[in-house]
Amino acid sequence: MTTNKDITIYDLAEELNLSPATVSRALKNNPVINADTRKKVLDLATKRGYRSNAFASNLRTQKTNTIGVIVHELNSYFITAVLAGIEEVATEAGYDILIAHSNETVAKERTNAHNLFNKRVDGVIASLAYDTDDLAHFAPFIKKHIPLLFFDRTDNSIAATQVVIDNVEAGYQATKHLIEQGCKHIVHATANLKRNVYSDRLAGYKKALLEHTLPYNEALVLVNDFKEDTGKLIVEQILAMKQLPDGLFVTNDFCAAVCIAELKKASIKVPKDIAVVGFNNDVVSRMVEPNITTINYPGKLMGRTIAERLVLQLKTKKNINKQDQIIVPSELIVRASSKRT
Amino acid sequence: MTTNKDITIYDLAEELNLSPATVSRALKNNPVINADTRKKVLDLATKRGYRSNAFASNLRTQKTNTIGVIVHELNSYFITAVLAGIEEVATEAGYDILIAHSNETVAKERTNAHNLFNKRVDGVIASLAYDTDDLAHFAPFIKKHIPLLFFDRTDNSIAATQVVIDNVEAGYQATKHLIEQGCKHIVHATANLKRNVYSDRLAGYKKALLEHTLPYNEALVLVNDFKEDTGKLIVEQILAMKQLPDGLFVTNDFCAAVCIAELKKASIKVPKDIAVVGFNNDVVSRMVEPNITTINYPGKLMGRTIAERLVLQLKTKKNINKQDQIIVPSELIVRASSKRT
DNA sequence: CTGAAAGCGCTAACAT
DNA sequence: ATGTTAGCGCTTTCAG
Repeated sequence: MTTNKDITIYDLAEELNLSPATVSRALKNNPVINADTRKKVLDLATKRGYRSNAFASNLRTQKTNTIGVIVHELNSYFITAVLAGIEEVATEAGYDILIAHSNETVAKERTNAHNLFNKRVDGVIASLAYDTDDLAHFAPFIKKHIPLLFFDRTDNSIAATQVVIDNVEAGYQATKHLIEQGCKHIVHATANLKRNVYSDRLAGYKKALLEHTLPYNEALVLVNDFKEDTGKLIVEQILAMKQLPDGLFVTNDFCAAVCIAELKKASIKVPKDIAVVGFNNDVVSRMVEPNITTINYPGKLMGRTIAERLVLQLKTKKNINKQDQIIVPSELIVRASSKRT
Repeated sequence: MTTNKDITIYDLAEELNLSPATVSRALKNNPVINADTRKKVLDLATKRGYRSNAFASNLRTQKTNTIGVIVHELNSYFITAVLAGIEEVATEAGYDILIAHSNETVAKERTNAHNLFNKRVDGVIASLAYDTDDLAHFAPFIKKHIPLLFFDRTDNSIAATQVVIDNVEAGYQATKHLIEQGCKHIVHATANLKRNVYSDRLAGYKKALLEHTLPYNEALVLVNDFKEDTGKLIVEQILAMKQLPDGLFVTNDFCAAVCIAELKKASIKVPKDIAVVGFNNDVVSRMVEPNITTINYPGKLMGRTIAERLVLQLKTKKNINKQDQIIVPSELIVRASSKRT
C-alpha cells in the first residue's frame, strides 16, 4: 500500500521532470513560476496527497507561523470569546495558534511559557494567572525580540502592548451604581490585588465612595480567589459582620451567582437587603434569579484587537515589546440584582 | 549582543571539543555517555541558554511527541476536566498536547483535523461536534496508522478506541427517577440525534417509559441544539403543548438552568408543576434555585483513561484504530429540581 | 522562468 | 565512549 510514505516535493519534481525548487515555488504560488507549470504541480500535489512538511520549512525559514496564547483559564465565556477573536485574525493572516492554559497557577504559566518558547512561536499573547508575581519566565521572549502582548490580566513591570478595559472606570461605575441605589455599606469581594484588574477595580470602588463622601472601610474589602466555593466563604464573612452590608460588588459573575444563592439560603433578599453587582457579563449572570447586574466587556473585540497588533508587529518588525496600552470599551449592564428603585 | 543567534549542538560541541553526536547523546541522557562528559555538556547548555530545536529533531525522527485534541467546545467544566486529565498523563509520558476546538461545527472540526494532520501529531483524541455527519476528515489519520481515539461524542462508523459513559443507562436512570417522582408526561429536550450521546440517552428515556408502561409520545421529544437561548425556545414549546408536562429531562445543565428560569417566569413551579433533570453536573447545576438534579460523570478520569490508552498505543504500536469501548461510571445526583416527595 | 546546490539542526547507523 | 557521516524536506541564493 502507498499509505506509509509521505509524498515530498522531490517525488512531485521527479514525476513532472522538474526541479524541487520549481515545485516548491509553485506550491508557494511564487509569481515567478509559469502558470501552466504551477497548475501541473498543484494538480499533482492534490492527486498524490502531498502535504507540506512544516518542520522542514520551519527549520529552513526559522519561522513557525504560529502564535502562542497563554490564558489563565479556559472555562469562561470571556476567554473563549477572546480566543475566537484571536483565531479569526490569526487564521486570516496565516498563523496557527497554540493554546496553553495556566489554570490560574504561576507554575503552569511558567511551564507553558517555556513550552511555547521551545516551540519557537513567532509571538505570544498572554493573560496572567492570579498569583503570577515574578515575570522572569517571559524574559526569554523579550531577549529574542519575540513579540509578547498581554490582554486583560497584565503587568506594567513588563514593557508590552496590552489590551485592557478601563478597570478603574468599571469599578467606579459598578460602585457608583450601588450607591445610587441607596447602598451605604458596600462589600467589595475581589481577588489577588497583585493583578491590575483587581487593584484597578478596587481603585474605582474607592473613587466612587470618596466622590459620594462614603467612608472607605478596609474590612469591607474581601480578597479571595474565585474557586467554586468562594461565594460561600464570602457570604459567611458577610454574615459575620457586625453590621450587615447593603451592597455587594463581586468582580466575578460566577462568584456573584453563588453569593446570591447563599444569601438567599440565609434568608437575605437580593436586591432588597443586599444589592449585588458582578463582573464579566458571563452567561450565568442571565441565568440566576435575580439576573445579575454586571460589567460587560467585549472579549471577541479584545481578541481581534490584540491579534491585529501582534500580526502588525510580526509584519513590520516594529514596536515589538514596547509599552503601549489599548483600552477597549466596557459598560455597566443593570439587571434585577441591584435594582431597588 | 548575543541574544540573536540560537545556540546549537554544534556550538556546544565546538566549545567542548566534542562531536555534535556526543553532545546530542548527552542532552538526551543517553546512558552510553560518560557521566563527566554529560555533566559538562549539560552545564554548558544551561550556561549558553541552549534550547533544542524541535523542528530539526522532528524532521529527523519523524515524530513530534505531540498529541492533538479536538474538542467540541472549551467553555464547559466537563471539557476542561477532560483536558486536565489528558494533560496529566500526556505530560508524564513526554507528550505535548495541542488543543483545537470546533465550536460545535463540522466545518471547524474539519479544519482542525487537517491542521493537526499537517502538524503531524503522533496521535489524536477527539470529541465530535453536534453536526458532524461525514467522518471523512479523520480518514487521513487512519490511513497513516496514526492513533485516533474518541471520548464522549463518538461515532461507531469509525473503528477506534472510545471512552464513554453508558448513556443509555444514564438516560434511563434520569427518566426512571422522574417517573418515580410521579411524572407521567415527561418532555425530553435533547440535541442532534446523530450523536451517540443523545440517541443513547433517548433510548434510555424510552426504555424507562416502556418499563413503567408509560406511552412514548414523539411530540414530547424536543430536538434542538444547546445554544444560549435554546432554553427559552424549549419552554415556549412546552407552553404551547395542549397538556402541560409534569417532567422535563434536558440533556444539558446549562440549558436546564435556563429552562428553569423561563418556567419560573411563566409562573410554573419547579419541581411541583414540572420536575427537572439535567445532565453533566456542571457548576451551574449547583448555582441556580432549585439546584438541578443531574447526571455526573468523571471528566478527569475520562481524560486520563483515554490519554493512557493513546500513550499505550503509541508505545506498543498495538491496537491502533481498532474498535474498543471503555465505559467510565456515571451516576444520578438527586437535587431539589426534581424532588417532589 | 527554471535548476543546482547548500544548509537549517538534529539523530542514528556505522565506524573506531 | 566518542566520532563520522549522511540525510530528514524544504527554501533560497546564485547561475543560467
